[in-house]
Amino acid sequence: MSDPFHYDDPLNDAVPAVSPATAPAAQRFTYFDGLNEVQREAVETLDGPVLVLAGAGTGKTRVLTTRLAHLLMTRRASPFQVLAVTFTNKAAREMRERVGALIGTPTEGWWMGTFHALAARILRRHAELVGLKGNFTILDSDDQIRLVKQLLKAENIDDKKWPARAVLGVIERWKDRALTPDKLKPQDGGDMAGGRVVQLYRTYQERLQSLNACDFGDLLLHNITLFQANPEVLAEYQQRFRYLLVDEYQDTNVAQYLWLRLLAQKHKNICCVGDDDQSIYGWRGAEVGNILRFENDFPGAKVIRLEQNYRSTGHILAAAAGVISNNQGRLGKTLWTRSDHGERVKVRALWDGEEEARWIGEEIEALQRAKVPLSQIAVLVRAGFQTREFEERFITLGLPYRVVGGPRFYERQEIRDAMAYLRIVVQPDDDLAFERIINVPKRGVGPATIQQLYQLARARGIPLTEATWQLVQTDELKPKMRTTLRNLMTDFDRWRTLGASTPHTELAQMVLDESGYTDMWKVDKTPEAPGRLENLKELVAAMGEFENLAGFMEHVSLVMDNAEASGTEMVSVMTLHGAKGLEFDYVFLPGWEDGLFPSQRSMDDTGIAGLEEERRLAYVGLTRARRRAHVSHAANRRMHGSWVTAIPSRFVGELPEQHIETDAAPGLSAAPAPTFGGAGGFGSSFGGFRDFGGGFGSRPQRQPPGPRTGPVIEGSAFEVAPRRRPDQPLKRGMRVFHQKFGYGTVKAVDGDKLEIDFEQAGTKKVLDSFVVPAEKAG
DNA sequence: AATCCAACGATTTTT
DNA sequence: TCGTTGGATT
Repeated sequence: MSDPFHYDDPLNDAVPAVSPATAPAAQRFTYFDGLNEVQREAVETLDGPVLVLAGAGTGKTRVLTTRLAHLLMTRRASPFQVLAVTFTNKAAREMRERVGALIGTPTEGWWMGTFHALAARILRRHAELVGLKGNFTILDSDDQIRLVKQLLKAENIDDKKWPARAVLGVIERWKDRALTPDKLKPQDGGDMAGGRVVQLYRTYQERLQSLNACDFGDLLLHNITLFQANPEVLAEYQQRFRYLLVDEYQDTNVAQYLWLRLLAQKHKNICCVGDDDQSIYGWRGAEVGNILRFENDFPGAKVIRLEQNYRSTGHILAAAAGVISNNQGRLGKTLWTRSDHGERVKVRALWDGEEEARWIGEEIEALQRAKVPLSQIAVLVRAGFQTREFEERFITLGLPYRVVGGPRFYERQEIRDAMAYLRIVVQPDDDLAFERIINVPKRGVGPATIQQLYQLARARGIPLTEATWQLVQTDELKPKMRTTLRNLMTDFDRWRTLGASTPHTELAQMVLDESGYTDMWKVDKTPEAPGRLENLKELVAAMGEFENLAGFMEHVSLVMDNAEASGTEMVSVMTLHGAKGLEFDYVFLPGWEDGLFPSQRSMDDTGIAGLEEERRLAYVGLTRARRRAHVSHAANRRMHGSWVTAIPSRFVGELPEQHIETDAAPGLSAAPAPTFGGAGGFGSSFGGFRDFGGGFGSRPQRQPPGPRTGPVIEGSAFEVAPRRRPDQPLKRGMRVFHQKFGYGTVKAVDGDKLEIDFEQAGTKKVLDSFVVPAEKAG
């Protein structure tokens, strides 16, 4: 099998990847057109350390890609001598596409990608030097949890009191900070897991080693170890990477920072782009300190501030600036714009979450009537559970919407199962994969049998596959079980042998079919089963894009993400975190209530730092909007089943008065939110929410509206948006589409209620306004 | 070994 | 409120 990770680029290549013909002197710098002075400076300052502080909407991506193009066009470096790092695959893909378009050459084999993908590429070449084999497995989060659970059990630690998730979290944060077990003192784990977390961390690493596996943190960590222990390897890469380009620098963790610093040491041409005000990933190890300290870390660094905003109106920028100015320790930037003031940021008080969803639905319908494309509208929430309210409302209205950021393709159960089968074929020692599928589909192999296999594997220090082979030779197992396992092992052997001569897509299909995995879902009657089969088909199809199984598996562990949106116009509903880097004409920011946003948990966990990160989140949210932003807060909210009263978020009070327009639903006052006296003004005991005995689940009643001055039609504010009338009456036998349940056939009509046989979801009773005739669903 | 119910608990998420 | 998880049941 050829090594998919080896690229034929000579180490000292002076080979220009860009032919001179594509860059004649006369039109050489056309890509500078339309850049402003500062952007141009950021593009042209090629040598030495550079920090580009790029505020929201200041053309960051453009600068980054143009800079890279410029670097290549001026022949400062060949594409193989530039390391361009991003945080997400999406950003990497975008950079690749845009640079490719600017230069007009293919970008294969260039060192352009995520930290993890690039680190994996390096590590595969030198795996032996850190005690791994070049074909090491990259674990997914399920594997990690399973492993930690095993360790807890082995150590006799109560996994109720110390959940595997939490323990793993601690280990990962250590890894983020490049702390290997030997750098920790036993007491560094506090009393967690009975004070034995450091020990657990050590055994966790030992287990990974023996499994020939890595978790995501290890990719970086092993690189650092590799470089530190093997100066000649480090020197090779230092020599190679004449220029480094880093995106979203405010999101880097300590390990990533160390990695960059090691690589940049020789040529010192490192350009980091980021925005300290948009650092929102501290909770998963990102160190804002990295960006704040840049000038110290890289002496002689040039700092360039991109402050001209091309995205939002003046009012929106001023409102965002007002909020973020409450944070301490910023590098400081002032965004300005040439565009109009535009409309003020709308702030609306509502009675409860339901009313909030109803109101936002109405506003969106108004925009829709004004011919605003739905793709230009977004609802940005603090936490995932908030999307539900909007989903329900939008379904009622028949408003096309899309919840961005659900489970990713490769995280789905069926994909992980399928991958586990393939992992065992490729690498029989992969115990975690083995455990995952040994009884999937059900083969009657229960905990007792697995325990037996485990004991043997442990005692002899062999992988589970080997232990299984040995055990089926004996009479230890019941005959039935013995046959089952022997057949399975023979199958794996056969697939492995065939792998040499069979195209990998065919092999994969064979594995899935012959193992009974495909049948398992065919027989399954739950509504999601057909979808899962579809996904499996997609998985096999996606494989075709790769030369071999190994290349594909690397792709799945590191790269594979959500299929892009279909072309239909939809409102986007997503978390504030998910919205970073995106922009919309109209943005709705619901749930600005203390305790929800800023989240109580953030503040409890990390105090002022947590509050400031929440504030940056508010800043990110506001600056997503091009034309108009709506902030809203409800007086009552249902949380975990009980009703609580809420007070407006302190961030509402931080919005500068002259840039907002407040408004309240009838029966509520639009009184300004309380101010909290600066950044630190919260008490730890302060909760924002008051639970009023939600135990009996009664919904708080709105106060009767106060005296009115004009004629008011009672209840008009509560009027549910008019139901969309079906354009044609729905009749029995008609094929219809429902946004949540999919396609189905009308079985019975009872007034506005329909009984529908859904193809996937079974028979349901729904209201007629929730469905459309199938041919109209597009 | 598989299925069924009660108890629990509940941000943000990429790779 | 709702989904997940682990213990009890068959």
